[in-house]
Amino acid sequence: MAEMMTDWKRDMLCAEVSEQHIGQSVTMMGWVDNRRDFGSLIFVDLRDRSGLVQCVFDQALFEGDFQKVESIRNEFVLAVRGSVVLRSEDTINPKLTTGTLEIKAKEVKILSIAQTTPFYIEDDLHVREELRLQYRYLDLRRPVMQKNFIMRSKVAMLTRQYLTDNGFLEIETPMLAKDAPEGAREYLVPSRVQPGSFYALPQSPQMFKQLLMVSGMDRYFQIVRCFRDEDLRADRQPEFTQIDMELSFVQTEDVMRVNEGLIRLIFQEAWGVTLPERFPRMTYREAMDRFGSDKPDTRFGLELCDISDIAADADFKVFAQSVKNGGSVRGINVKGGAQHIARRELDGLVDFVKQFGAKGMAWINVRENELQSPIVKFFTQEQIDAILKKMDAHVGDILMFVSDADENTVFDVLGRLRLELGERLGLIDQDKLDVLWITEFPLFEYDADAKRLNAKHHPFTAPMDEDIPLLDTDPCKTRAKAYDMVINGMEVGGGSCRIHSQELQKKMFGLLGYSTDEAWERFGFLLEAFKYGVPPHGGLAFGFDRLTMILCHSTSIRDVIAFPKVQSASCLLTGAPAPVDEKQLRELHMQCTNDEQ
RNA sequence: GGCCCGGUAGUUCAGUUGGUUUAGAAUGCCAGCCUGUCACGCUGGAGGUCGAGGGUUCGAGCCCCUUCCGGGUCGCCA
Repeated sequence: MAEMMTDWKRDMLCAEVSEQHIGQSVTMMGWVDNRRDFGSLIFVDLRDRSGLVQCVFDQALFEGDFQKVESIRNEFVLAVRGSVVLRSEDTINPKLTTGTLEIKAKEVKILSIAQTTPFYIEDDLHVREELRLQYRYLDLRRPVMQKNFIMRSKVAMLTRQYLTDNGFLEIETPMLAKDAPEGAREYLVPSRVQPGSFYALPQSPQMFKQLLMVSGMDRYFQIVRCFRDEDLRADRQPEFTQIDMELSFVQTEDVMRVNEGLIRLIFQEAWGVTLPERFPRMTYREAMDRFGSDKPDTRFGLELCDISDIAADADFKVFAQSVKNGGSVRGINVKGGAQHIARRELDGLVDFVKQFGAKGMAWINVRENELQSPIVKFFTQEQIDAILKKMDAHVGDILMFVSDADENTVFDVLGRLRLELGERLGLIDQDKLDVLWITEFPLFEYDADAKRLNAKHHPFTAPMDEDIPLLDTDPCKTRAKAYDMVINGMEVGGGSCRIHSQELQKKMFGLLGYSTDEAWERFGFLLEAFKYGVPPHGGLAFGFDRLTMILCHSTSIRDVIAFPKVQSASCLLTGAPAPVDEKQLRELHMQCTNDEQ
């Protein structure tokens, strides 16, 4: 039977007790982390989010029915009243921050009893994640999870503080929004009062924040939930949180500067790490050339090398054709790779690259007096020498090559191969923190299936001033005023300066293949707003969950979201999504589709 | 939608070419004893639709098929 707290008040959190409290009578409340029963002497470790403190129940000193103490089990919720005492030298527990002290209990209230939990509440947990998520409230009792959410809260607090100090207003935007069929699939919400019409849950508050700039709010931010109805990944959930912001009368530089300040503050306060005043920059082009990725992990080498010029003239048709058809041949020199990569593994890597669209992978094993390779016979000695020289190859190295008529395939494949090799060979220094900007993204990307241009970022992204003429001549070459922040190979944020000229926006829609009517249909309210005086503006959004993952050293986004969804986009704790009854459907003018299978 | 991995006491796992009584171990749980433990200890006990369904077989935790659930990943995610 649960007891009432009555007039008892908690004096402090468990791990807040310190030597200054010695001799005081205190009331502590929390969960039983563990108990050790010696008959007439019982130890109870009391836990809350601050940590543990040991309570001693000595039958000789306890003022009450000792049977109650004997009935205490793990995860009971207790209120313990007693005095803080110093432990004797030989009973100090160095593992606890409160290990020099203990509470000599005189009274106890069992505020709540608890069944045996399905798993232990401990950090070093080896239990199916399914079970953890089904009993998420127990999982969240684990100290490591509590630390994650303390971190998450801290980052949110720092963000609010910093952005507020820098002139930003926190403004909420609608969750029930108009659909914007660009980009990710959206969650739809049926309208009851307008049969057949739907709201969409926003993938981002993009258009609203631009409208706020038109409104003269000058600087806006929001820590905001966003929704995407796409398949889940280790770092992707259907609902996730962004630190979203937009600024008026700014250029790329200004947006970067503000956010360098924010990230600096966060890492300073969260980790005690001082990041540089300005973060390194790398253009998209350089990132692709060197790392084959627009979110390069620069903590290790294995950079890409372009040998198209040499391969173009070689007898090796695969390479020569790729170059002739507008693609390229590039390679990675795995320094000392022969020591770590057996022939069998090379074959495995060939399979690895094929799953990302490569037709194959060529390699050269540089041996003492020979080159072991299936392809060297197609090259002249001069060509081989040129390749070895360009790739700085020495004995013990393994060179790996990928070619394709589509240069993006070469980059993508080698970029992924590089990461795979970096991981397999243990080249990634886990203590390193590489924060950088990727800039000058292409404005468009070509959609080969639909045979049209897509906006790489979104259709309101401004082209770089000097590239505007390219819109008429060679739009694919146009670079955008877009920028991403990358930390240790993870894209944590991205943004752009927006188009504020109606003429330019019209041209943009034209290139994207929207007729004026279509553009008006989709984005009319924004275009209308832009007629009434729009400041030059730009912004950025951070993936709040991903940033928190990095700060918590977590590899799963689920470890930084309190109630995450599993791969099937369902919640194992609540059972969402679930069928609803017919009455609800009727009110929403929706048919029940039992026949569908 | 594709590929890969997993599902056996509450939990984590073992379970040999398909064949040994009642499917084991550790831990947790329950009971008893214990005044200095902090992975407390000692003694005893309970605890299993082997994810589900079907098939092969004299015999299935193990082999085959289907299916459900979870994880990773490709596609997808402007």
